Amino acid sequence: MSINETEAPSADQDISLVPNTASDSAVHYLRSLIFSGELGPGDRLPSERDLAGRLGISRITLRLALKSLESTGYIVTTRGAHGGSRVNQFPLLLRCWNQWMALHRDELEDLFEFRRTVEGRMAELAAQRRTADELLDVERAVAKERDNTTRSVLFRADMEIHRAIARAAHSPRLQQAMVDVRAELFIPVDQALLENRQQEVNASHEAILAAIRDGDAESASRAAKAHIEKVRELVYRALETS
Amino acid sequence: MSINETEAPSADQDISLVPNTASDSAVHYLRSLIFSGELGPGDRLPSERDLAGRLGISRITLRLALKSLESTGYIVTTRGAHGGSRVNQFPLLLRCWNQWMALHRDELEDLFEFRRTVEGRMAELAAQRRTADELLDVERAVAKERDNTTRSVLFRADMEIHRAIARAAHSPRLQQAMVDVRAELFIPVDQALLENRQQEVNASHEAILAAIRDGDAESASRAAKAHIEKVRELVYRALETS
DNA sequence: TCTATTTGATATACTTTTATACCAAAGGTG
DNA sequence: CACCTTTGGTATAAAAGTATATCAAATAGA
Repeated sequence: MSINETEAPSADQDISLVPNTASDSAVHYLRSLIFSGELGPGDRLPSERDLAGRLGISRITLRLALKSLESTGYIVTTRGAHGGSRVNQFPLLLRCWNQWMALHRDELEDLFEFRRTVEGRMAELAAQRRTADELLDVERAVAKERDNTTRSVLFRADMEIHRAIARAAHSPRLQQAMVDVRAELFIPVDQALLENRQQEVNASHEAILAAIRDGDAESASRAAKAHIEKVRELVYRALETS
Repeated sequence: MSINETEAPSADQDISLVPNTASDSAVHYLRSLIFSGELGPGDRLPSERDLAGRLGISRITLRLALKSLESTGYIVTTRGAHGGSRVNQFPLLLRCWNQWMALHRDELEDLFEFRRTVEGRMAELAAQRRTADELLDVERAVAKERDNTTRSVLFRADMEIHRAIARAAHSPRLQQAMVDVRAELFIPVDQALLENRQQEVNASHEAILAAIRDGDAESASRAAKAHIEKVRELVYRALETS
């Protein structure tokens, strides 16, 4: 035989090959919408029939996912003409977050490493590539955060800021990477868990915004990384005291 | 009702919710092993029973995956005592690559953007964190590339270099991101498609190695990004002339 | 040739997903 | 109130995917 004999799959370890069932994927996707802020507390999901159609799965499969999300505490679902599934309010969402963190505490450092890399780079790209419209979106989101103090609004504003930056970066893959990692890190924690530090967080955002406005890629990157670093400290402090 | 009425799932667009069957996941995983160089041309895969066990799927499911890979041209499988599935040689692999690229040409720019970000950062981290052993792995891989000229060896050496760097970076998530993106970009193209540029590519690798050896994070990052940029140019040139 | 190994093929049972239809509840409107 | 629309809840049957086990066929080597 002319081909060489090298055995390749290095070790004898097992490989986890994401056992994604369709309903598990739906759970993961919907949770990412919630944890990333795309869906805020109180938001109403589309009707089961509608959502199933959009996700390309059957209504029954979607119901399995919704049931799982409901029993975990992410959403509550009611019947009737104006019923449907809605994202739970903060107390319950925070419980979900704590539960999630308990399972991922050992990955925290690496998660932050990844965020620092991805979001730093996106801020850099946003500074270079943002259009006038995209800059306006970032400004609007930061203004929203600056002017408001209710947790719910801050939750949403924080996410809008980072999503606006992601859009301005014009890099689908980095954006997706951010969404994925944020689905596991539940970023709004900075406001939700530590409200008294809100001003500090807002200052970080203002710095990033300023750099993006000026087209200063270098300092946008630096500001974004500093922001992640601050969030990281806050998260660890929150975990220590709980 | 006390909760607000905001509808959230923004547009009326459909969402693709990765329809991952287990066998599709296996195809994706095995292809990533091949395209990332973990499995080189001629390498023998573990037996079906063994591999199925490692992947945590049944043999039938794995066979569906292998059948798909075989008919696409990635592997060839033979029966008998020393049979099994083996990764195809270059001509066929290159055909697979071309086919793949045809489907992803519009994502190329973004893929390179992502690689620049991830691999630049990993080189930076590797320079800061590498142990003596890990540095040795990088050196060995670069030496292998320097001393050899057969395509098969170069293919493997290129991948070993980048995998060694990834390990030295101590960031599982960045490493995974690299593996994922490389599964779609088939990096060894720089040697396989443009053998006459090999020296140039090797010089890039030497530069990265030197920076990592010196613990110079800043220039490691710069060298890695320059390397990606070079590969990017080569890939585009290869695509134009084909 | 005999033996060990590995893929090829098949049968059976179980799980997940889909499809279709209909029922029940809530809320608004005349 | 009666009625209608919207929406979740349920039932039933079918299809697809997966797991497990067993046997046949091919190949290499002693």
